Amino acid sequence: MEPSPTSHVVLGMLALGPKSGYEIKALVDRSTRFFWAASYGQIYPELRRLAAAGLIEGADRPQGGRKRMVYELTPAGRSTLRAWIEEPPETHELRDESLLKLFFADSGKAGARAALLAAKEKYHRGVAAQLRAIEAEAGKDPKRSTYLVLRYGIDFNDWIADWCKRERRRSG
Amino acid sequence: MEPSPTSHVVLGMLALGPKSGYEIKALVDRSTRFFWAASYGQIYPELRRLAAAGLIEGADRPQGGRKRMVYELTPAGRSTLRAWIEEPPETHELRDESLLKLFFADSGKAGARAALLAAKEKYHRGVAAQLRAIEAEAGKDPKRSTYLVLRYGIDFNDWIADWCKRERRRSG
DNA sequence: GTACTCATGTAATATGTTACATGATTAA
DNA sequence: TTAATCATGTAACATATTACATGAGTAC
Repeated sequence: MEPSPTSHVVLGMLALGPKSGYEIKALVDRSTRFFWAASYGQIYPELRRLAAAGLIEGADRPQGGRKRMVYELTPAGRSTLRAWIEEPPETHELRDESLLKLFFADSGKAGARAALLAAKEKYHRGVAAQLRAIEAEAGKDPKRSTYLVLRYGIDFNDWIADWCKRERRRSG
Repeated sequence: MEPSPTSHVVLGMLALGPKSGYEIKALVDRSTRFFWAASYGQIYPELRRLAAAGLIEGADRPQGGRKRMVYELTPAGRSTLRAWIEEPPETHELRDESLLKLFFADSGKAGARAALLAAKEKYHRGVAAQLRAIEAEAGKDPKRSTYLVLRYGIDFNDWIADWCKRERRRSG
């Protein structure tokens, strides 16, 4: 079983502590979602595959009469995660549809470029605000890599919004 | 036929002038690839679909004895492209595996974070250099949106590399 | 009693990558 | 003559989204 990026998201989340599929999804949605999303349709089948491969182990942990499966890393899972983190040749894949539109903006009507820059600026301001809210709620923890990436998200989105503003002024 | 982002890549490239599938792929590889890639396995079937939908038209333009199909936009294709560019609700999807690794770096060994920051810095310096080479070759054309996005790519990759350097110094 | 959250899962569909197959032209 | 480039395409596989289905617990 070749682990995919999604495998590593699940493994990584479980390295932060035992979790149910539902909890993993909730955590993804307020953290890695901004640069790597995962849906239920990926998470639940992935949990089964990882369990079958011996990288995680599940146990019934019902809450009241509500059934619930909580998974945790096995030693094999932990070393698979570590190996992935330490692997040098990684794929830096990037996708941003707003840049695609901007790239082709000259094929749109007169104000298209300015409108796209304005929309992108607004969007990234919004994401930065969301991330700041998460930061305020979760607290600053400069030692943690998770916080480092949160900080990256804030700085990154601020920078993009500022860039859009600057270019909008410059070129209209 | 619902157009996908890939449809729009093809449509957008043809808006810059008639092209063969091979030429579209070559152009994508030195432009949108940095934020939106497309493979032959997408481009050729997509050309057929777009032609069937009446958004583009193909014509035989062999070079010597080498067969070759050149496509161009129909009026319907042009307006589909315009509509997409002007649509306000766009998906700002982003994926960056290097951030995923960084996010989980505390689950790796001691120097993992610094190593990941260094690798990311190096990677983005490299992309910035590649983009500057494209800029030098293609020339600066501040009026074109394609150039604006190239400029964005350079600034963006420089910024990320600088951010990594700064954080590497700060936190080790 | 109704809406929301917790919780798990699947099926259909869409999308994308990789490897392979083929063959002509061009430059060294 | 050999390698690179131009050129088109498909099949197998991998990945991901969306919608649907189910049902218990909790807060109003």
